[in-house]
Amino acid sequence: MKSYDPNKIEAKWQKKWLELGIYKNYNKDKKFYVLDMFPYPSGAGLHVGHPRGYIATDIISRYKLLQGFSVLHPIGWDAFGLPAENYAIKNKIHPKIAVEKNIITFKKQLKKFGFTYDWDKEINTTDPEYYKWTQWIFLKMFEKGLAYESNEPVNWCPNCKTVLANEDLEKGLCERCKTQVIQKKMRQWVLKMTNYADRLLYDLNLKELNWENSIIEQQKNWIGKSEGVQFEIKIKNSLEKIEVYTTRIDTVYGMTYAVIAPEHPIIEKIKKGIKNYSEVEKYLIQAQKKTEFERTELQKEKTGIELKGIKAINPFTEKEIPLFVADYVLGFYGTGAIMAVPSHDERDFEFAKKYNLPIKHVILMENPCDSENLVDWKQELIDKKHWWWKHDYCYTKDGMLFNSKLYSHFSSEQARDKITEWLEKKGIGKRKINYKMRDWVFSRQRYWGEPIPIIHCEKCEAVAVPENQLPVKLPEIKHYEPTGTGEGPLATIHDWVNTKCPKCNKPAKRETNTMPQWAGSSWYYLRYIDSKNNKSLIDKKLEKKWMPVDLYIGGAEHATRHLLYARFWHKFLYDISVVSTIEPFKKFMYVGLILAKDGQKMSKRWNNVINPDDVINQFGADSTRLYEMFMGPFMQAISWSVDGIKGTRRFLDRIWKLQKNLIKTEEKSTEILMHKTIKGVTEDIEQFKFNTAISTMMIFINKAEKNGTTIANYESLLKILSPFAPHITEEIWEKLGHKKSIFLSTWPKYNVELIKDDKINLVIQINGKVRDIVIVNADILEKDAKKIAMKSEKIKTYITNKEIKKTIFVPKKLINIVI
RNA sequence: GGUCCAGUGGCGGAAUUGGUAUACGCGCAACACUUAAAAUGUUGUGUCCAAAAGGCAUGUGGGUUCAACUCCCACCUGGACCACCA
Repeated sequence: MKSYDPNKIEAKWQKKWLELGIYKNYNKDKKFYVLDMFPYPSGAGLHVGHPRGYIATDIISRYKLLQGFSVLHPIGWDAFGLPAENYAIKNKIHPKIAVEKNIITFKKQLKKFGFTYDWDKEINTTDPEYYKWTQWIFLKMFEKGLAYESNEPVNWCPNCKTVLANEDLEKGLCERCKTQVIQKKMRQWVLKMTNYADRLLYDLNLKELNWENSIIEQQKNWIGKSEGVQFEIKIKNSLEKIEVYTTRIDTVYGMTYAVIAPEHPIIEKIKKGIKNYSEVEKYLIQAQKKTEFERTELQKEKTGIELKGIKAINPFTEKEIPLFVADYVLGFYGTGAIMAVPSHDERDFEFAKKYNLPIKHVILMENPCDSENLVDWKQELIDKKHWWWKHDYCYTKDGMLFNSKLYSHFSSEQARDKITEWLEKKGIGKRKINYKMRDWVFSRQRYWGEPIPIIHCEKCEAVAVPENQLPVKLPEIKHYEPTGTGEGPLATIHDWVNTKCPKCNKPAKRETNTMPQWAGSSWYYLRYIDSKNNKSLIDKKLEKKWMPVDLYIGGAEHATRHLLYARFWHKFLYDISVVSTIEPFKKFMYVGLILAKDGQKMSKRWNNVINPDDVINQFGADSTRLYEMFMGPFMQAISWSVDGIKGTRRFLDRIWKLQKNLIKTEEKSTEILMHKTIKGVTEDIEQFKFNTAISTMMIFINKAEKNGTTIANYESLLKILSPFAPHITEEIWEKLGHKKSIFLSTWPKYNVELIKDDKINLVIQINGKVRDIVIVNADILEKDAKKIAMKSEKIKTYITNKEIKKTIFVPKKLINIVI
């Protein structure tokens, strides 16, 4: 027998599988759609971390295939966007050429793993035939009023020279280049994602949605629903009023001042009444210059300025309170104005301390109604039990109201209801729901993206490009560097920009901004299903057949961006009847990062990148696949180690050698172990516990190597190993005389009767400590177990002359004697 | 600062409706094979003790229990996400 030579057999089977197309049986009764987050073909190529998720989906694909499913397992390229463009600029290659080159590298690398991808379904977001439909979705949104032009201040990255969405920021820095982002008023396209906020939140609770909890929590936090009250505060001697938003209306009697954001429009209206306007103006200019990062830096002291000569009226007490402008109030959230309650809000507290503003307590830490001295409540009890209330102390939790006129004695919860009712009755306030999530800023002033299919006409304003003119192709261009003017580089191509208005036929200009990187990936899972369709986005029958995606695997870092955007688009497509499911991804699993040996992220910068090609050349694809799954729990980040992979290679060597150790009749225990192994591996795959699935098979080979095993068991072993190590198992399968691929066979079943243990190790404990272990029948009764325990020599030494208080018997497990 | 998750041998890790802690792999040591090495195989490998018997060990300190890696409380350390969202 020749020794195991992975390089030879892997190339052979990769070629054969492609020729035979064994994965492409799409007509079975049961379907399974398994999806990888498609890669971004960067210039660096793949490192060993990328394939971890792909290996898992490949294991699931082959496993489902063996269980008789039609499996859709596609791959494609998410190739628009800043990294590709920056790489191209740096290396002075056109992004299109760079992307094409990178895709070739990526493909070559991926193919070495022997994945089940159906390459006929390959897609590329930069292909006009693909982005035609990305543009089409945008136009549908435009048609429904969900895509609109806005002039609000937006995040501008001075380095990338483009606007960014909220989701593209990392602590106020540009997620790509870590430059501080500034706020800039610019015309831009925005998608009304907030219209879907409630559904995006609510549907996360669907039973059918089987997502990792931490991802669901992250999305919920990002959407950030808060239920509160919005009410108006009058300005003294003026018809103007400001609307404030609060979730703690129960603390309203503690309001000692009010604050508006620097960008609040009322400042302009009451300008004349502000006595210190020149100083206020200075502050406004200063605040505007601050980056969002500085503004939200928590450690930074709060700043603000009082609008002298202006007084606000607390509608509850009718008392005058000062009004401040301060940039700790955010213009974009709620109403851009707040009631300030320093006694029960930490930010207001900090501000009040700095500017010496009164602090009035209205919430008690605990409910004195619970105490017996209900009658004596009021001052005495407060003084005694709640010494803090006169002092500088900020209590932010719910409690019981006092100092709140007729609402005193109420709990925070009751008070919120009652006070809101009062506001509603008076017509000066109402319940209001706010979200942290903002609308999606959708235009980029860059070249390498889908052109936004809009034509600007002086008379007709923004007009949709007619559907039959899609795609609006991205024109060839000499200089694709960003301009920094707010227009995209496309603005320089006059032939392209100047066109006619589709409505009135007069001269008009094309939109020169492009779509963000996340556009193409927001619906790509649909295109795989019907990748060649040029009449519609997707055929209805095919959509019904394959959707939803049964399993989606990718990085956890996409929890609040890609996954949110894709769900948003999917719900829109549902509303316009393009898709039939309300959620796109039934199950989502995230894959843990593979770190370099030093515990850092793999990056060219640290010079610690491991290229999978090298690993495969040395150990083979099967060993590499096996090791990436064996190294630790799937969702956990883990460091790469060369030593570990030696172990999985040895394991495959032993699988190979077992061919010559096949026997006619084997010990019963080997057969039983085989069935236990099948059970273990099946259950572990279902639960994504690939590491223990592999160790289960290792346990079997340890025994089979010693005692020998039958060909029937060996074939079962090959089958359950085949999703993990497809090449070696296929090769041995062929050597054993099979004419058809192992992946056209069926997943082995285990015999439930056989794996029932009739003998067990009964643990005998004294006071919970293991003192002896005896082999007994599995169905042993308590009284018999006790007898056996008492007979044990080891136990005797412990119980002689001791009183036995009680014994605890756990069937099939142990007996514990308490003395 | 908030939320969530984690902490087990020399290393990666296994075990949770509470019931034999350290499976499996790596590494290490001894032996076999070899002129030798690599590869392979066999045996051993938590810690204390020369060994046995036994004691002690799942970040730290408490608690619940016949029994705690698993549940509860407090703390320490590390990671992820969010971060003035009223």
